[in-house]
Amino acid sequence: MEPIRKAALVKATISEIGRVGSLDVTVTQIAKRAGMSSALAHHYFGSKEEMFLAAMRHILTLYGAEVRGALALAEGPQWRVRAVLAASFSPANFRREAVGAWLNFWVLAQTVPEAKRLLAVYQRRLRSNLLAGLRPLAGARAEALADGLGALIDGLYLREVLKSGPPDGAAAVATALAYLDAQLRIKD
Amino acid sequence: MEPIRKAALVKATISEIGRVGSLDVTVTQIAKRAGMSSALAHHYFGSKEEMFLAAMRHILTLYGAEVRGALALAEGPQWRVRAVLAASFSPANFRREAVGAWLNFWVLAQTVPEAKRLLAVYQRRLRSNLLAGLRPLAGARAEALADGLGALIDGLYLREVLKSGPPDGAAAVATALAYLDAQLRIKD
DNA sequence: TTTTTTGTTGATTGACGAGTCAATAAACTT
DNA sequence: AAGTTTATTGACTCGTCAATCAACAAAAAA
Repeated sequence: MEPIRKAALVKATISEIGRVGSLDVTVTQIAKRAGMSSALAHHYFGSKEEMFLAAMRHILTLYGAEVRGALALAEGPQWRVRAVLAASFSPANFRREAVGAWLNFWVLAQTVPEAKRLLAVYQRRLRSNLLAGLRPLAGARAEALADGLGALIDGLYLREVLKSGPPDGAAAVATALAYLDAQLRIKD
Repeated sequence: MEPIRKAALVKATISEIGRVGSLDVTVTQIAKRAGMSSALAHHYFGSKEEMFLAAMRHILTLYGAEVRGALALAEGPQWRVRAVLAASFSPANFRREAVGAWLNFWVLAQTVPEAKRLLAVYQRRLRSNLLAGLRPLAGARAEALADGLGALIDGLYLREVLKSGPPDGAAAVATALAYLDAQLRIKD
């Protein structure tokens, strides 16, 4: 039972954070959505904070898996970068719920060291994935370019939060690609 | 007294949000930092939410004033864009406290319509300021460029949140300028 | 079959916090 | 001077919520 319930709670946590739009979700709400009592939720996770962290790990894992999958199919550096972008703005990751949760994890990272650590891991991985593709293309400028692209991706996520209407991953990818193409035209 | 106390509360609200790193600040905390009782805070603002919104308006006003000031000195479109960037990452705006508050206002915007409205106003203004400078430089591509730059600015703010060490506005400006320069080299 | 482990919950505890209120004091008005 | 508005607070209400606990059920082990 344990793994099933934990998985249900993690999903429910993400849903509720997305629904409410903040970390002000009660354990009771989460537990109810996951079809159990709040006492059971505490039984399995010990504390609400642990639930949040598990939810964060889950989102990061999903995202990581998607990136790895896309990367495996990419041929050549140019396509490696594009794969990262495509995965970042794929329907699974770039949906309101996940984006809302993401934003709130950022807030969590300001106070909870483990959350900060997890987000730092994500940033490092993103950076190194981009770098692997960019180095052959941009040489010494790759580092600066990766930092810029990383920030741009985060910024596009952030803006998605405020937008109304369905998420438009394609537009986000287009914006990021425009940045990329413009920078790659410059020869050292 | 009213204006003095309100101003003190607004400042205290921003400080406390920055210090705690989330919107989970109590009215008592805010009031104490502003040197008064929580009852008085409620007397002047009615509710905590009103305090948050007032704090948001204050930050947006400061930012707007700084942009307008920088814009007034700018000669030519290229410098208008640079002025916006410089103002966005000026020490006054790009400090931990303000950045932390900003992030939390984004969260607030997910649930409080007035907060969303205020943030939308900021985005529109930023966009039109950028556009004024970019149109003479980039013609038809100005719109896409402004959207990209806007997202990049927000993303750089977001990343500042996780960083340790003092904020580095100059580096942020450099990243944004690199984006800009690369895009402006392309001729239609 | 007895015992132990695992799953499960309703009820409770203890803390905290937003917002109200009654009361007091001080400052203006007439 | 009497009256009115403004400033200010301590004490209180009412609700909420994370976390615990005692109890019961059911499966697994012995």
